[in-house]
Amino acid sequence: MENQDKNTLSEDFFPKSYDFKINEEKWRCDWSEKKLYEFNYNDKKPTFVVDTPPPYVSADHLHAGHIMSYTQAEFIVRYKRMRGYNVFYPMGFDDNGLPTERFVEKKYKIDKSKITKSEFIELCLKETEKGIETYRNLWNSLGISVDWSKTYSTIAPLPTKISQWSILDLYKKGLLYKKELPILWCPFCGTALSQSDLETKERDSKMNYIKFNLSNGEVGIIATTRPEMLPACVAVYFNPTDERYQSLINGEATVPLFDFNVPIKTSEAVDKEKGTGLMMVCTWGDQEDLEKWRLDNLPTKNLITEDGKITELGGKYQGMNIEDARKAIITDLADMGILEKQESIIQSVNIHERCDTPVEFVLSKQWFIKITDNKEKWLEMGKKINWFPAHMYNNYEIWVDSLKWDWCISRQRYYGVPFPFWICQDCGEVILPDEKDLPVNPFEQESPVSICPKCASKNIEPEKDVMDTWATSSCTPFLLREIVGRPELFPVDVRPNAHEIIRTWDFYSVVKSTLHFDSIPFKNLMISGHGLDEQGKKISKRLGNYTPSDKLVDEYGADAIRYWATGAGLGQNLRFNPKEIKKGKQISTKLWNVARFIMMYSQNDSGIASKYETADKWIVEKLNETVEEATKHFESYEYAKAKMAIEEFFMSKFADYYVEFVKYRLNGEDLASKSASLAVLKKVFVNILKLYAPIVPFITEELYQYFKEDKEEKTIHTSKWPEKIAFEEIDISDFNDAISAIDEIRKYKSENQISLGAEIDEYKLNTKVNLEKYKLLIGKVGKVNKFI
RNA sequence: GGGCGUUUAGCUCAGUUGGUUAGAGCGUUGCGUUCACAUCGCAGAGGUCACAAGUUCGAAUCUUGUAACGCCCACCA
Repeated sequence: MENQDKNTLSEDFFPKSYDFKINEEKWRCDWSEKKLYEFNYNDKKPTFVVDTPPPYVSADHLHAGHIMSYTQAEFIVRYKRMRGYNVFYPMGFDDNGLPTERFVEKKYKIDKSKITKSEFIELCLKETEKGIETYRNLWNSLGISVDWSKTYSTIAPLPTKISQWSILDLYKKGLLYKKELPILWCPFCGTALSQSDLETKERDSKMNYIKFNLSNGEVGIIATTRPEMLPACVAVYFNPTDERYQSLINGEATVPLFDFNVPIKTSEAVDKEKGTGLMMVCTWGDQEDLEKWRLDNLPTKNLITEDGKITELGGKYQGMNIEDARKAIITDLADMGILEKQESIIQSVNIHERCDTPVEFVLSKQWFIKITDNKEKWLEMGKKINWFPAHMYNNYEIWVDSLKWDWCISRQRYYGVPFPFWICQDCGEVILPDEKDLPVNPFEQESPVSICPKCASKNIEPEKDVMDTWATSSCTPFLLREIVGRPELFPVDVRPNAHEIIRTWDFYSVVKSTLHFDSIPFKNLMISGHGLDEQGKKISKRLGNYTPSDKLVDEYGADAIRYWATGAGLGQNLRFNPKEIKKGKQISTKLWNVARFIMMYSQNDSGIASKYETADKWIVEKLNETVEEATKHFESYEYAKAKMAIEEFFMSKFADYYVEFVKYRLNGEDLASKSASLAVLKKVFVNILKLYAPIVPFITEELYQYFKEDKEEKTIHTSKWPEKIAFEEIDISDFNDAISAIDEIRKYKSENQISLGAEIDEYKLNTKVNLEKYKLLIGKVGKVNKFI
């Protein structure tokens, strides 16, 4: 009976299997009660500030990709916390601006003409609340160690104040200006856009060859994909070296269908080989039109309204939308014999990323931040940041090089941070609030002055535009310190985000921190890849190729999913793979069973640990190597490599070998040796738990309670990160020979269909090994009675 | 058109500064369950390291070129 007691654990003390649902919930509550992740104001430890992306609350479609990128960053946060940093890890929500509006419009199928501004804003606020709740629940269930007491949303008073302060500061520094320019415009959303709001999309289109009557009496053919722009034609160009058209110098062309004359000009930029060598310039069909218009002071013809309709300039086509006008004009040109021919082409067009509508250029007065004059500075600042992985800097550099326009930050929308300005309607004077009065809402508050200081007009109105979403979110690096009132927490330590927002969030953050403080916004930038579906396609709401996150957590548990997220190196895309998630559960099970094994024998440990052996020294050495390696990898944000090192040690060295190596001692009569092996088992295992804790925080916390050395310690997650363990001097230089010998015996048994548990009377080893030294170990582990 | 990344076992991926017979997991095949673990253990089979040329005593690793895939940018008269 006594023997049986020894190897039995009561179900109450240590259950036979680990129930992730019960335990994960238990620890979630416990961590929350202990306020484990709250920023500690009084702590003298070095700080570690994480500027995590404030997601759009419109994400009612959270999937494995979101889980992946946030957990990957969180591995590092947990590691840093165990390294003793006073971590500040607040979560924000980007709840203002176009993304939220678009989400609400789609969800409620809103007709913008039939809803008041305040009703609309109310709906946005409501969805914002819901979205925050969804995220919060998911992040909590995943064990993301965010300090929820410091949550911010970009439209709340403090972030609004910081955003408005930023605008005010830039204005005072002369870096913010308002100007009427042909600007990137979304006719569907009815707002100005910036370059970073664009995506390119390929579509089938037609190249139309149109006959123009020329002043030399000939007929010229001009190729265009946009014949609807004809009424806005302001000039025709050819290359000055193009011999075909020399007689047209200083001539004129007659625009067909609309029958007006435009000057013919020359430009080196015209490619003789393209189309017919004749190019029409309209205001404004594309980038080239804009260039010519700017360089040659061409007149402006406004053809497109802010909601994407043809203006009165279009004559009979007035009021049509762009696509319809194009079709109608092509039909009319063909009917009149003016259309020489049509060719099918694949055209790539710039579309607005939020609604896929092709963008137009519309003349409009907008607010801009100066960025195009300063490219060298942006590159210089970008280089000061540590990029993980380093090659992601290339994306940043290419983006900076490609900048064409200053950053347009005003949006003709409702739900966003208002500009802190009032405008004199008579002279255009911009009236600023006092900084100490921020935040202000010019729609609800009176202008600080009732009479324009410049022209004495009383006609003062609030600036009606709101800020672009990136104009507010780019302030987070200097917003975070305001949340805790700690000015020194800038620049922040790490910003983790996916690569598609390098050109927006990251770039604009660099711009703002540079312009305000001549500082980088963050010291380290950790760029994650995308979540892919099982076929390797990007997970997206549109494709619907994902399982909702909450279902994943429910089915597999947080630890298992977090484990899956370690599967791709930094910046690499990661395929969703249920098998990999199951692997995560396997690791949990293995940790649990090893723990059970150790606890069983620990129940009647004599405590007189001495008689350490070679195997003990060996496993401690291997642990030390693993600690060093895992630490190195975590330091460089290589959680995937850290995991591999930890797993190799735990599975292959500890569970497969060491545990087997000590069984005979645990079951033997030598209490000192038994106790020694138990001490090593526990010591090594508690360190394994710590190494795994950043990745699988729940199971490690549960098991830590059994194995922690300091019984006062509340949680593994603020316990000390493993360090090298000093151990007795034992010569183990030939230990690998012993392992090889054991492998040989295992293989022999397997090949001869002998149970591994079966004893062999005699065996002749082929492996060269110091049998004098290792006979006991090899014999006991291999269950061989005698070596011959 | 320019840039970056990827290409290693049926699948998903490791492979450090070039160095013996290229590794893991999954899958597959065989064997094995009273004695921590069947959500298991052990063993085996399986690779011209995308292709070509070069450097070298030696190349998955370095150089050059080619191809496929992915992403970013530009061009789109």
